[in-house]
Amino acid sequence: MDYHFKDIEQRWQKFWAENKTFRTEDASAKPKYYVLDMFPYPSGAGLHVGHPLGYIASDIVARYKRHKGFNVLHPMGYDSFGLPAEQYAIQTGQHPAITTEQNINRYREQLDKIGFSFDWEREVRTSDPEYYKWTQWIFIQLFNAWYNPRTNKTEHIDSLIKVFETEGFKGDHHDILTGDIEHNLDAFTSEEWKKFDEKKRSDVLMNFRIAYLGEAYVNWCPALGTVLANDEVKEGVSERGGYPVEKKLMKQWSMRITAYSQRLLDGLDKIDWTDSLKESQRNWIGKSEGTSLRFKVLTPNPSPRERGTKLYYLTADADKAALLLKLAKNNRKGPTPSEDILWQALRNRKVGGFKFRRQHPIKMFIADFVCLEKNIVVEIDGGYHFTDEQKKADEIRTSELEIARFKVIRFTNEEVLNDLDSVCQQIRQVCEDSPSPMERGPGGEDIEVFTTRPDTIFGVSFVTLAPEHELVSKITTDEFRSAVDAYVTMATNRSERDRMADVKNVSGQFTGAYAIHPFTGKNIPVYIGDYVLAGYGTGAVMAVPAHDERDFKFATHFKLEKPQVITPTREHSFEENSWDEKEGKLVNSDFLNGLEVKAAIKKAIEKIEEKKIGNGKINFRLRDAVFGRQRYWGEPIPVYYKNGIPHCIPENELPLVLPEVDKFLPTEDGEPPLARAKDWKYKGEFDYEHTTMPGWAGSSWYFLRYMDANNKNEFVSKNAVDYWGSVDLYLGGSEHATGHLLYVRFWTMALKDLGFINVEEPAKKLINQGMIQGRSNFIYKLKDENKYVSFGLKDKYETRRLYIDVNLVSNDELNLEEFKNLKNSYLEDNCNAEFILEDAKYICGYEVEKMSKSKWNVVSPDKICAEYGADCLRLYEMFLGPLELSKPWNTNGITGVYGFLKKLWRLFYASNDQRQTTNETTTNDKQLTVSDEAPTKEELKTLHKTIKKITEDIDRFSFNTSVSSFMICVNELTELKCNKRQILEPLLILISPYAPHISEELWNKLGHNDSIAFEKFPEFNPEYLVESNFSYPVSFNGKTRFQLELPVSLTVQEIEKEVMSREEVKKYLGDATPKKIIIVPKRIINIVH
RNA sequence: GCGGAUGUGGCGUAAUGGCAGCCGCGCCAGACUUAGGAUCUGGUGCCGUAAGGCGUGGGGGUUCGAGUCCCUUCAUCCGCACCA
Repeated sequence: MDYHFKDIEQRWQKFWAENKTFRTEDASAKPKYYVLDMFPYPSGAGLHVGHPLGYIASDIVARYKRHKGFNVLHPMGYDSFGLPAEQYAIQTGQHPAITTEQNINRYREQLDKIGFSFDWEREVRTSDPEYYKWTQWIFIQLFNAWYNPRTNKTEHIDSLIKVFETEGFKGDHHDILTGDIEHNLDAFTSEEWKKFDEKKRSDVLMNFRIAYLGEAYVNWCPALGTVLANDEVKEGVSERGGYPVEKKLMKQWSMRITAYSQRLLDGLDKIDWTDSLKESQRNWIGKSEGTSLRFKVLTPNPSPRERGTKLYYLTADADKAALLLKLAKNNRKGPTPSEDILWQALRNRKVGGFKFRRQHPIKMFIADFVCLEKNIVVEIDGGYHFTDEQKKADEIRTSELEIARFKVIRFTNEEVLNDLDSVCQQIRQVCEDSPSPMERGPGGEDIEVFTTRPDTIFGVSFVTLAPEHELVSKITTDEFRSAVDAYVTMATNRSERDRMADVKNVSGQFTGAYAIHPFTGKNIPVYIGDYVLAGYGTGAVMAVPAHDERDFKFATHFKLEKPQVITPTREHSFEENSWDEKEGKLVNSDFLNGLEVKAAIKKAIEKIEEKKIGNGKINFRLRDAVFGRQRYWGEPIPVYYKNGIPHCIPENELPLVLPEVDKFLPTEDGEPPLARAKDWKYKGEFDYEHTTMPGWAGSSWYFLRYMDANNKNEFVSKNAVDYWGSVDLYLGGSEHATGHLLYVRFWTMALKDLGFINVEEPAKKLINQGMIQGRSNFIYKLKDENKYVSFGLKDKYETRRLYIDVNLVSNDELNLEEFKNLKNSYLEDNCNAEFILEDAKYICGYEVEKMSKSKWNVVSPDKICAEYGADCLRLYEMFLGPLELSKPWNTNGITGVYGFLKKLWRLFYASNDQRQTTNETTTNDKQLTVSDEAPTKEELKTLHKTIKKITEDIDRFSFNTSVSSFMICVNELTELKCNKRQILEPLLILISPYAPHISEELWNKLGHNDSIAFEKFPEFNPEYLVESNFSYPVSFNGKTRFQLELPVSLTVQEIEKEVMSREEVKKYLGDATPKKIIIVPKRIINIVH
């Protein structure tokens, strides 16, 4: 009887479904084991062979654990909200719910064919109102929660209100309560809080809620018409679709994941995830320790000479300078008497030490006298200045000059002529009076920077702000306003991708403002530059060009100073590079001189804190997660607005069902699609929130729902979560490292703090399965002929390379019949094609690429199941190599696995001439040739060797080596002509996690009427592996020369004696005497000479 | 630039510091015969007729002994990236 996998597999799949074999008990005395796959997004393309890789591995573990006596939770469901279904809906008008349903059905069909032991009664779909009801419920809990840094826990917002009622809020950005909220919030007392109206209270609390509405720069993707979270943007374009993304300031629902930064980081040490994944998360969270430091800004700005601008006296508008100068020179030749008198006084320093110029061009004017040092203009008004017209012109002139930071003092001819001393005295007074309104001096603005290198503080030569920094518009001087505006516009409007592509080019703009160095008191220029990111730290840096590469480039570009403050420990040229290393001694640094970098950092922080200009501070790269999407196909956010204040809808009114819309597009005024829903208002009156939740909302808690999937009253019952706890083994792709896997940890922590569950981390162990890449095949068409040449001969001809559907190719050999019979082919006239063959075969070329429809390299698991069966697919996917390794899909080796299954089958159905006939009476199949005889020692050894190996393999998730071991085992048993029930039964249990259908079938044929799925896993007995002899490899200086069989009972001394007596040893040793003899019992003998 | 992973026959891969290449594909030779994408047997790292030598990306080290541990370097893939 032959192995007919088709019947067998259908029969058992039906059996499992009908008998609910894999239904999971809610409560059980058995220990629990929770093995979870990252659930799929049901795309229209269906499953390809890459998808099941992880599912097969997890299914093996699930089945194995059942054999080991565990109550196993192994569920499956669908992440069924998402962009592709909606994009498809926009194109075709089909409701995403319909296409999603169709896709799910197709997935289910495909999954069923592979024989997974999922408990389908626990299936979840994130787009099902029964499911998203609870996603919305969680949102409400997070809206009503804040992170209390004092208790380091998520708490109900009431506890914050209580704090406000009793303590008020101190308003400092560093107030522990804020958890570093992004915008400064003004202080208020408890009395003030009590007097706040509802709107004000709501606004204040918004700064603390875990789910909050806030204004922030977000990743806006115009093509998709929605914002995206940071992890949904890859290399400056959207992950889905690859569309450009730009920064945009928007009011958005967000999740305060940043409050959990430290906990998310610490938790990584307690979970068994791969290093690369943990590293990715650490990277993404991006903790850096340093200090904040405030620089005061000079207000409004210093004189040109103070700035060090060389041509500071050229104050005229550039385009008018030449003309004005000519006029001015002319004017100087013919001064009025009063002008001349005053000029003589000024040039002879009758006004103190202040230097004046006469007839000096400023902007578009010529001032009578000007003191550039003090930005003071002195004008003498002649008689004609008294007309109304002239008065008005003077006012404009004055205000223009004031805008250019000049103070204008006017005297009349008479005053100058009659009382020169008094005029001089007045001028002198104005010059001396400081600060005059037009003079610079320390002002109110502070630029707060974050630095990890406070030791380099004396190397600061400028400060750079992000173009989006809120101070930019406040401190920019008029002189630079238009340039700064232009730069800010350029920087904010350009797409992320352009910005990233442009990293090498330095760009920036001087603001005209200066900051005061907190230690030296020097004035240092303030620039803006897009190398400073608005989203990181404070959006401002103190630039230390000598010791920071980016600052170095910037300083080089703008010809700024690069004061060196650290002596490099190696040869280093400050002409070419900065010295960024945290090594060396401090120089030119006042109180830090002579210290090593590490000590200097400590000392600098001490000084900074002492001067109260900053604090030691920890900064995280992690940003709050944008939670609203301007899209249709997602969970509605359960919020409505009353008087502009957001309110959550009452929990008992959930779910807030996704309304119907006429089109899945934004409205004409740019509102999200939900704004199209007719009469969709809370209580018919209040607008609902129109954005929907992102894809990660539903997936951030689904592992909890599986524990209690059909609970109508709670998102998960306390009992269920107490029993199942966290996931014991979580399998999925590494692409979720910084998205899903961070969010699910965040929600789990929040839900735990709020008392709903008792687990801190969702998954104890996590494995990333590798990607299965496509393996494209190519054929080579001759130029201008309907003729194809085989791969090996193609270089002799002029050819064009074409993709060929890999389903027509086997072991790189093209099936010519199928090729010719191909209908609707993209190849012209393929039925009449001719071929140039090698060895009577047409061999195709190949290349490893991503699996994709357009490359004709997609292999669906259905095809493999139809051709070789599900068991073969399962075994083969495991056989390909280590689970976590990426590899191209290649069916070249599948026949070997298929051969193994047939060989296994033949152990039970050997033809009579090869085996003795069965003496069985209890089988379900008379043709079975299985015997009840006691097994031989050899047979037992083979079996137990395999038990040992398989157990070890599954425990370390090394499934590929298991398959080899099965092959070895079956080969050996075939060799031994073994047909003993006592060997074959345990073998079936061993194999059943990997190849469940054939195992069930043969198990049944052996006379068992129950499923094999819960049979006890065979116990390894080391006694069967004990050997009396061991064949020692004898090596000389580490080189193996011959084998020597010795009883294992010998002691080391006896072995040595035995070895040295051998002829072979003399042969290899020659005249040399052994210096040392290494003997490791049951391992090796090594003679050193 | 930073971080992670991986480099072993023609290919996928295997090897608690102890005989490198298990198992499978492919290939070679043979058997069987319903001539085939079936099954079975034997062989197959490289050089060499052989004895023997050489071999785990390269170089160095630790060790009686290294694919495995350490240092260094190169290559490929993946992730992050002007993160102050």
